[in-house]
Amino acid sequence: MAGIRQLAERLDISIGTVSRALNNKPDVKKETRERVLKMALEMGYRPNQMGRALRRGSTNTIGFVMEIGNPSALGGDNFFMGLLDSVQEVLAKSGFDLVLLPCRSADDPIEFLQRQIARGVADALVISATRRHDPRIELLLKTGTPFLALGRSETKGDYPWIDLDFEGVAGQSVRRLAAMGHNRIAIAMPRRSVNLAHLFLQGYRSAVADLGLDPDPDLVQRVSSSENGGMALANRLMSLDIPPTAVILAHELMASGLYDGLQQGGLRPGHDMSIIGFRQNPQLRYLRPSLACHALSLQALGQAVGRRVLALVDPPESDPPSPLVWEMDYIEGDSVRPLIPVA
Amino acid sequence: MAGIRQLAERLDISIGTVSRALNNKPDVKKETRERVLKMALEMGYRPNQMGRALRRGSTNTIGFVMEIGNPSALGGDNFFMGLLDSVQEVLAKSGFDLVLLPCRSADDPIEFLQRQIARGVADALVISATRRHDPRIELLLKTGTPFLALGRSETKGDYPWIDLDFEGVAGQSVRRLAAMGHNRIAIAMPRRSVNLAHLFLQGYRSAVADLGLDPDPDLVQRVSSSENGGMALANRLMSLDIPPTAVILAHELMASGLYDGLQQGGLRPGHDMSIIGFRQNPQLRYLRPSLACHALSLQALGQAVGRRVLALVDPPESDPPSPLVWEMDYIEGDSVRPLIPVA
DNA sequence: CTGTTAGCGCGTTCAC
DNA sequence: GTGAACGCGCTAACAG
Repeated sequence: MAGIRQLAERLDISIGTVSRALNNKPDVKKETRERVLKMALEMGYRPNQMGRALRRGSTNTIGFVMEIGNPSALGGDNFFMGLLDSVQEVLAKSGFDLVLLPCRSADDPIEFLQRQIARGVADALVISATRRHDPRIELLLKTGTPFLALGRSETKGDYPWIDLDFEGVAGQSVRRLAAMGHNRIAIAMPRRSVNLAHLFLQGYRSAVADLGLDPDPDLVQRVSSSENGGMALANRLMSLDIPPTAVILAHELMASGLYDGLQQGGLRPGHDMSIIGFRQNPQLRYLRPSLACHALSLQALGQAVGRRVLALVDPPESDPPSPLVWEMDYIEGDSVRPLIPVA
Repeated sequence: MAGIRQLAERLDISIGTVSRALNNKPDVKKETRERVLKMALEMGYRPNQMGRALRRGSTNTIGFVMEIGNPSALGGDNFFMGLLDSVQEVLAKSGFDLVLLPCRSADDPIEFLQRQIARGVADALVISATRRHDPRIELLLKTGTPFLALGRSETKGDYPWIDLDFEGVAGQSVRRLAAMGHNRIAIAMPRRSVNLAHLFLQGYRSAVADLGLDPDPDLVQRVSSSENGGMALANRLMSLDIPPTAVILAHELMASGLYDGLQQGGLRPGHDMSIIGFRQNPQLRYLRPSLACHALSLQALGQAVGRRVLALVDPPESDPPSPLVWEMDYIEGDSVRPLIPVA
């Protein structure tokens, strides 16, 4: 684990030349470069990234801010794990490293971000779980930190984002269920400050209004994105004067709790209540009846995230960081049935 | 987002004095210190960690190396998420930050570690998923990088580790099932290079031998730690000439796949085959019949991890980094039944 | 082509 | 009690 100085001393040339040789600068004799590279390998030279970063002002690292300790993470949501794999793959190809910056839900996200920015640990950040109004975005814009938002926000400004098509999924789900005769369609999502909940609700409301379905506000339920939340949802829906005949979930992890809750209340998922989940999740593969949901290639999405965040720091190679709504494909499942069976 | 220089200029004192005031050095007039601290707050001063790290040789950061892209992570294992929450809590109290260093299973772990060490991103590392023979440990020992291994290894050397009691869990599970009349007890775990599999098997073999149970090698199955692995396991066990009447899992995520696989084969989990899972996992809370398993406080374990890794970099406050085997408590479940029902 | 020099931002030592 | 100067490891600008 030698430094550039030892390398130079050992080769008896100046450290400047060594630096240029290692960094593929043009003005170095081929023979010298080879000598340096050979010796570097031999001595196990690793450039000290602190010194390099201090000098160059960049770290070749992307930071991914991740909330931990929230119900869906603890419940085993594999969304980020699947995503990060291909994000990292893309970054690695450009010589960038990925670090995850775990932010406890108990911590102040602003204080946390400020620390990370100051730390200079990353050239650009990816933030997720955007809020409808998100102070983090204001901070990042103000400090000029390059970032990509994984999720939209109503916070104004010129910044790139990628988000799933929550509105589309909610709207299409309503239409699909309505076409099968459902009139009282419920919807379940997390608390309103999370922007995805807002978008999901918009898509739902808009479709419900268009189709003239029952707009009963009791059909809109706020529960946590977890198995527990699904259980709570089951109980709330069953306790309504007129329970809905279908429900759309903003997070698929609610499904297993919902199934069990319904069954404990004597209702059969799919038969007595149609259910459409959000994302197709391998973890729910064996759920019966199979959950209707929406497919999404985490790999493709991860690559898009990687490319866009690279565009923020690398020469923006004609890849304009424009907003991107990620479409999802409906996957049929036995959890959805027509309201009146057509024999 | 000002640096120390701007602070000094604004206060019209030297950089050195500002630095001393901020770092609580003795040789500074109380009044001056207060002025500095006040201004620092006002200007939103954040020390540049690159410069600081370069100068001090330490970063006040702990790196947690995490494998991503493996089946259990993608399957939604929440083990690390739950753990990290309290690790970070402990670190934060000592002013340390936590960064996660995701290592793709496709990447070379050694090359990856070398990069991270050189990067100087962390004062100490936590590595997990230790192998029976683990070259990473050799590298870390050789380079003198402080680290904590989350998991034992047979790789020799003087280093601290914390590990779950795989041997104990496997052995106790065998004894428990044997006491209920089971004689052919199967065991399922990941590939042998992962050390936990080795330990698990040792505990199993030792108990099987002690009790004079059927030592049929077909009862030892290697499958991935995922729902899929559980499904594969079900098929393999059912295809044996004499299927076992009980099975012990090295990873609880196998359980749901196993349940479904058995049911598809006409067997009832619990009735026709007793099942003991590994860790109590909230994600499996609603599994029926309820899974017998072993409880573990992720919070307590996380705190232990945090304290021990801090002891590597902070003044070791009488907390000797001795090896630690983390005990787990058996939780009864309906997935375990006596072989011959006693009416 | 190569050596020399000047910082990047900070903490620290040594004068004053 | 404070300021000035030095150096952590590295890259970039300039001189030779």
